[in-house]
Amino acid sequence: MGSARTALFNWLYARHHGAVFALRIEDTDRARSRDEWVQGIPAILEWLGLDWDEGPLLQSERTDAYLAAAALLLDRGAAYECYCTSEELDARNEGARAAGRPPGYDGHCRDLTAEQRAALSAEGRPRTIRFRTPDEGVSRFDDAIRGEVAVEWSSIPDFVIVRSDGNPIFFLANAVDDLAMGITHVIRGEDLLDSTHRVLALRTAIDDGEPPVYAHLPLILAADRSKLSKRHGAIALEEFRDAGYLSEAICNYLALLGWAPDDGREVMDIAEIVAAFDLDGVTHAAAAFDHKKLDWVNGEWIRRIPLETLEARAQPFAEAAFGPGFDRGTFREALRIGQERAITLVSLVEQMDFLFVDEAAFEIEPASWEKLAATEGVGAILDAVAAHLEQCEWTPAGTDLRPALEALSVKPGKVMHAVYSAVEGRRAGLPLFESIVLLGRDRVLARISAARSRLGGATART
RNA sequence: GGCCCCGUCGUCUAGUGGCCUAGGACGCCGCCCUCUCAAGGCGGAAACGGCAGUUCGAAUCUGCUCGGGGCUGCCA
Repeated sequence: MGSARTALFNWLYARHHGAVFALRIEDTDRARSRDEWVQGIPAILEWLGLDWDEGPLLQSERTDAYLAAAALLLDRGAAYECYCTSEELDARNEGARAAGRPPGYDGHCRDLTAEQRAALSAEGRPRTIRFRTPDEGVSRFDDAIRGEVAVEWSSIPDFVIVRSDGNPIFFLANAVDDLAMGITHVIRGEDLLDSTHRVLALRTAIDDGEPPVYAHLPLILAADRSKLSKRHGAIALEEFRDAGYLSEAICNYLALLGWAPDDGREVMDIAEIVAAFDLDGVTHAAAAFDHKKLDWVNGEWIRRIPLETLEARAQPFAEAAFGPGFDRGTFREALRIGQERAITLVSLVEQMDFLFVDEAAFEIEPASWEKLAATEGVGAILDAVAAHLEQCEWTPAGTDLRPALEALSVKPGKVMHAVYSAVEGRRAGLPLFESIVLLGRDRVLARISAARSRLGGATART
């Protein structure tokens, strides 16, 4: 979710300014990267409707370029070879902590002579390449969202840019590719704010040109304001897609997390967002993910799209729920009467299951049945409903059951839930009169009759 | 611990010294509408973290403090 929001803001910025949106996948840690994740990124961006103009460029395929840059830095004395083992590093950090000093690389291998390096290498020690950060002075850059961010170099120890297995670290890959791709704007999460000083220093050491503009977005937090993580259930975009959220709604909601248009609009299509978007409207504080508001936005979008579009979007869900052979005409009509009330495509499709179920498999939800059975005079009510439906005109006006119930001197609103349960299987669902028309006379009467006989004969009417 | 970022209703936000007895949206509560549930309409409760200072005047500026978050990795 967080990555999607970052991608969205980059895309919005690029589209608003007529710039190029480049997709680059930073999979330099080949031990941790998995193909399915890498492939999932373009797929979900496509689903969201975020198209890219360049790439995808896979950093895992550009190792040579990064190592060449590392060699250059070594040559220039901006980086050095480090032969410390992880165990030694851990031990020294532990010691520093115990002594009340901040942990971090202590510069142990900073000034080794060629002979010393050769000796350490001959011992079979691992070799990493570290960037030599300045001993003093201040690193500063102007963040497009936060303004100037400055930090003393003395608080940033020398850091690894090439692992002992010969693979580059993302700081290096980042600096090299930003240069190679001519990146002008880097819009990313605030969790990367501190690393910007390191990437910038690397970049400058490689090529002293104009750096890109950086903009660090506020983070997205879980509802309880803790870090958004797998523990919080559905946070992957794919899960929201599969739960029946529209990409329009996701983009709309995500755009509103950490950004707001000048005029306070809430429901906006992507073109409106592109037109209104800019970095000066981005907020500074971390934002909590509000599932309820997403639900509202999604409902707004379900109501806003044309019926044909809704049909196309809901169809895969219907196929999953009802099998491939369901009646398209009935489906379309059910969508029409359900569109006004839907939250997600999944809940919308679930609501109409009584229309597509095998008659033999139709059953009434237990809690709804209990309420039906407990309704005073329910036998007479069902009988009157059946009698009405046997002879009425088969249109929503004709299947309007209110006159039949009023004739029994009962308030329709008080007892209609029983008819809902008998016909739809639950006491709350799609509007009844239109649903009855869709179901057909035989099936409706059969269901009412089944409910009637299940009640027993005690209240039977002659 | 050190460094950095941030701090307006429960949540997302508007607000850049007087237009603020702080506006909108979601959620919540109530009423209306109503064939159920929703949707819709109307109304309500609900916030400037705290303390100093600057100023005629501070949500807006400054300092301190408290709180939240991030980084501090041979992850990104």
